Amino acid sequence: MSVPMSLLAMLDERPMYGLELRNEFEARTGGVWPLNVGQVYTTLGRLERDGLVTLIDEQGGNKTYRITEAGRSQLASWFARPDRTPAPARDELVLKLLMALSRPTPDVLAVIQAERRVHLERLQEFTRLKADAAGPDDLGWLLLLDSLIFKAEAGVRWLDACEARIARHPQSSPTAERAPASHPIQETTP
Amino acid sequence: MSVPMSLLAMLDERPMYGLELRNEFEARTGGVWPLNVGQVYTTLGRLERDGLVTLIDEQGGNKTYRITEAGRSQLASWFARPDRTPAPARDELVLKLLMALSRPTPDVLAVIQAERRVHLERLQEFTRLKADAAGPDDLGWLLLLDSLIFKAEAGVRWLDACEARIARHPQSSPTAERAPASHPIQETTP
DNA sequence: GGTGCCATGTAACGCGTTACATGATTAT
DNA sequence: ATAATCATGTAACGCGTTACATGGCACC
Repeated sequence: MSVPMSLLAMLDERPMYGLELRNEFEARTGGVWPLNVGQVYTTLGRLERDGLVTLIDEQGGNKTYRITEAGRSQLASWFARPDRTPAPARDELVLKLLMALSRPTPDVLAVIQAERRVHLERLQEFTRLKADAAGPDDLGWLLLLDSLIFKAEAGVRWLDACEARIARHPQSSPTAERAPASHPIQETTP
Repeated sequence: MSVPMSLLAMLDERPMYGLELRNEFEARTGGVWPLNVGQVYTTLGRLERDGLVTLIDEQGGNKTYRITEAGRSQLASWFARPDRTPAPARDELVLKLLMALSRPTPDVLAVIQAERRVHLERLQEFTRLKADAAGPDDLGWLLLLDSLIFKAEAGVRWLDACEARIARHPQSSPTAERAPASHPIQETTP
C-alpha cells in the first residue's frame, strides 16, 4: 500500500510520468528504498483503473498522469488515518528468534549474536551517513536516517533484552508440554 | 519468507499437519500474528514441491508432513544467516511522513500527532499485557511483547524527533504554533 | 553504425489476504 | 437430524521482486 499512495502523493504535487515518479521516489528516500520502474507502471495501471489517476498524454512520448478528485480523496484519508491494522506487521527476526527458542540450547544465542552484529553494523553506517549529512538542507533525508537509526537501536536493545531474559530463565527447551496458550489478544475465529 | 521458514522450523521439531501448524504458529505468537490456514496449505505445497518437506499420510484424514534433509539444511541457513537485504524494508509510516513533508504546512504535524496517538495507545496496551504476563512461564510471549514495546517506543521517539526537527527547520512556515511536545517514555527495562 | 540512456512495458513468480467450497467427525 | 467444529483445499486479487523486451534519441 505504501507505493501506490506515495505515487498518488507525488502526483498531487504535479503531473508526472512513470520514470519521473520512480526517480522522485528514490530521490526523496535518498536511494535507501529503490523502486523498480516496472512496479510503477503496473501500479499506475491499477490507479488509473480505479479512477484515482488519469492519463494526460501531453507532448508525445512521455505518458503523463494527473491525480483525480477521487485520488485526492483517497490520499487525504491515507494521511488522516494512521495505520490501524489490528496486529503490527509480522517481523521476521522476532519469528526467527521465537522459533529458535524451542531448539537445542546454543541455537538461540547464536542467532542473537549474529543478528546483533548486523544491526550494529547498520547502526554505525547510518550514524556515519547522518554525520555526513551536513546542514539541514534536506529535512526528509535526516528524518529517514533518524528512523533507520532508531530502529536499529531498538533492535539491538531488544536482542540484548532477549539474551538477558534467556540467561536468567530456568531452562528453555520444553516445547511440547506448553499449555494451549490463551493470551488476551486472540480472537481469530469470528 | 517468514512463514515458510517458520513452518519448516516447527516441522523440524515433529511432523505435523496443516491446521496443527497454523495453531502452533498462533500459539507461539500469542495470537498477535494470525495466520490464515489457506496460506499454510499453499505454502506446504511449495515446500513439498521444492523437496524441503515430504508427506507421510499416517493415519488417514490428517495429511502429516515431515521435514527433509534439504529442509533441515535450508532451515539451518535461515538461522545462521541474518537478514542481509541491502536495504531495510520500506516503512509505510516513514514514507507517509516524507510525502507529507512537501505539502502545505499543517499536514505533516497532523500526521505526526495522529500517528503518535496510535503508537502511544499500542504502547500502553502492550505494557499492560506484559504486566498481566505474570511469571516467566512463557518466555517466547515475553520476548514478543518486549519487541512490540521497543518498536512502539522507537516509533514514538522518532515522531517526537521529527516534530522537533521540523519545528527548528528554516523553511517550515509557522502556521501551526505547536510546541515540540516532548513525550517522555516510560522506561520498561525487562 | 554502434553505445548508451531514456521510457514504457510484460511475464513469471513468491508472499500475503480474503473469501468461499467441500467432506468428515463430533456434540446436542 | 442439525449444528458446530475439524481439516483440506481453491480462487481471485494486491503488492513486490527480478528479469527480459521494445523503441526512441543522443553522442561520438
